Amino acid sequence: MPTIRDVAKRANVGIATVSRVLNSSPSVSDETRNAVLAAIEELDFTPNPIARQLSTGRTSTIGVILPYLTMPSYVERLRGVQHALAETDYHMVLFSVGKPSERDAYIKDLPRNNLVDGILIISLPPDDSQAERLANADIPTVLVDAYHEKLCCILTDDVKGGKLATQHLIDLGHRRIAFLSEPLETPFHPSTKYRYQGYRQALLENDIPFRSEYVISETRGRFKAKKMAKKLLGLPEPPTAIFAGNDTLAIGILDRAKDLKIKVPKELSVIGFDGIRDAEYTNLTTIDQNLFESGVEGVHMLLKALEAAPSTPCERRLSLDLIRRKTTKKVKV
Amino acid sequence: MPTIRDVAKRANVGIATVSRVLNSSPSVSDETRNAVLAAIEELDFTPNPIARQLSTGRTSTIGVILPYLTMPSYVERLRGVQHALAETDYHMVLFSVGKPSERDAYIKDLPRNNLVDGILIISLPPDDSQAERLANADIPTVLVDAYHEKLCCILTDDVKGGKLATQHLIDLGHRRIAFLSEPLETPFHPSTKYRYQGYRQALLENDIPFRSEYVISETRGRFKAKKMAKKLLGLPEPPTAIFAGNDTLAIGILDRAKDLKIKVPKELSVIGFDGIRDAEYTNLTTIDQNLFESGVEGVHMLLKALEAAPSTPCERRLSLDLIRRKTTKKVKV
DNA sequence: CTGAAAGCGCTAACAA
DNA sequence: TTGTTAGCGCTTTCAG
Repeated sequence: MPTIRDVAKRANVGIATVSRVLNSSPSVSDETRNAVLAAIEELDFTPNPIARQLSTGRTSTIGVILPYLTMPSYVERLRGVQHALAETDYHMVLFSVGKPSERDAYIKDLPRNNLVDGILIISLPPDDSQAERLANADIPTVLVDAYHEKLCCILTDDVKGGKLATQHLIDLGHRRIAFLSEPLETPFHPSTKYRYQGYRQALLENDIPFRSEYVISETRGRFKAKKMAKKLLGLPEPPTAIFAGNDTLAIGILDRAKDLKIKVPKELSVIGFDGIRDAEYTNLTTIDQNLFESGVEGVHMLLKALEAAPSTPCERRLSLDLIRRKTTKKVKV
Repeated sequence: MPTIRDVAKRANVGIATVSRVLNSSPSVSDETRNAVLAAIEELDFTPNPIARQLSTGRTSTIGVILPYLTMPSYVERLRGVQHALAETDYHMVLFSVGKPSERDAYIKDLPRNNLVDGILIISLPPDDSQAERLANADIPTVLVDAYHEKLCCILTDDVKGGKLATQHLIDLGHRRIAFLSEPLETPFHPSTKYRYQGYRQALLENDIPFRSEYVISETRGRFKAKKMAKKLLGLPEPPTAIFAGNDTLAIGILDRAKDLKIKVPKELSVIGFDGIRDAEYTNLTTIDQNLFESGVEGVHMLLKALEAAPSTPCERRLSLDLIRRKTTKKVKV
């Protein structure tokens, strides 16, 4: 591999000059520049980014910490990140975390080891001490789909979303509204809990009594949702509408309803949450939280912070859109 | 940020000694080691990986080139890669390609710029000159789901898979078998074309005349598949079975069949290809090509090549498994 | 406009 | 077992 020195020799210039043309410095005469360019061409030279990194202290890399790609929502967010990053010179290093210890290790090490210029953390809220560390690190961090007062973040208001979904069902005349979700307490992201809170609030505000038998929250994945839906639907007084903690679960409910020959939305309304692609396919009414956009915005915010560290944590709230499709309907009186 | 020099000073040793304990060299006395360790602890020192990279020439990073994560199969492969990499010290840099020019740029630059120790290319077959370059580069490359004689690869035999799928339908007594797929000629991966070849071969071997009206191959995505299925199913003599080029399309066909009240598998058999998770959910009979495993194996092969460059391109064929579920059935005579 | 030289923080001979 | 020193390939003063 040729180095900058080989090029310099070949072009009969100093290595600083080669460096200058490499970095398109204006203070190089056209003649010299051309000579250098020619030498580069002839030698098929490519600058070594590692050496440059050591010298400048910048890596042109951003680190993305996110949960294993087991949920469509993570993938969709990542896609947004990648899309936004593609227009820049930054590379992206992926750190997937499967268990809390991995998350902690990444959050601890990444800011200190000069491997990346900036950090994007997706759907993994840091605790106070971690946030403190991140805030004081000399490389910027942006949280996507997670909140901490000390850090910049792209937010989704899950409580509001939960209310929105529930209110939609209420507006359609439903009173027997069930909530089916993943476990409320998770090692990672608490969004399910917030959505549940939104559900409770909406009931409260509409004077609809809460019924614990209408809540099942130990449901992971579509299959499990299908099973749990049976339980809900087999109740002596079954719900007329179900708010699912995410789209995947909602689709599981749809599956079960079909099996039981319960017509959706005629006999049962179902609303999801997320706005993943499958929701489109299945014509699922849902709360679209603009997943792709969250990734894009996260990158934009990080790039901004990279240019000039914000004096105070910035915050951007993504909109939540109720997408009415074919799985919710006015309840027959 | 403290450097190795600060640590050396603090511990009253030379920097080489610090380097030695950092790299757990055996030739350091326990006493010295402890002193150094203490200094490291006190200063909260972390070695700078970039400096190490420049010095050693190794980056502990592997580059993954793959198409935008638009298809579940890519995601599943990536998951396998990430899973296998998690057990190593390697990081992973993602290079997503959306158009051929990006692919070409990555394949051209990545091997030369010392950014990564090894390259994994997923579902993007290089052309001859690119393969030549890659083979001669001093960092190893492994192809996953793509073949080139000059390179190591993890392979799926799409022709065989196509035959397998078609033969399954034939074995069930079907004679009017349609093929619905994405475009046969794509800028990227030719797997669809091979599956189609398998389809043709199976027909041929079973003396079943080929009917061009049974082939639709311009279908991208589930929605489009739904539309195209209508065309197929509306034929004067509609097929009794459809082989879909991938699971997503198959699921689109299932959607349409439901709309048209065509009972699957009673009145129509549908088989997919890939073995994505949605195939499980929808009870789709399919050819499982072990996507996750392909990523895992790709990493293993790359790690092996990283230890000792293979003298000759290695090759591993992944098994293809017919998964009989609920969408194919013996044709009624 | 250009070149020499001093690092960036680490590893790896080579001596001691 | 340990320290000194010479790089790794680049950027960036600082003179000229």
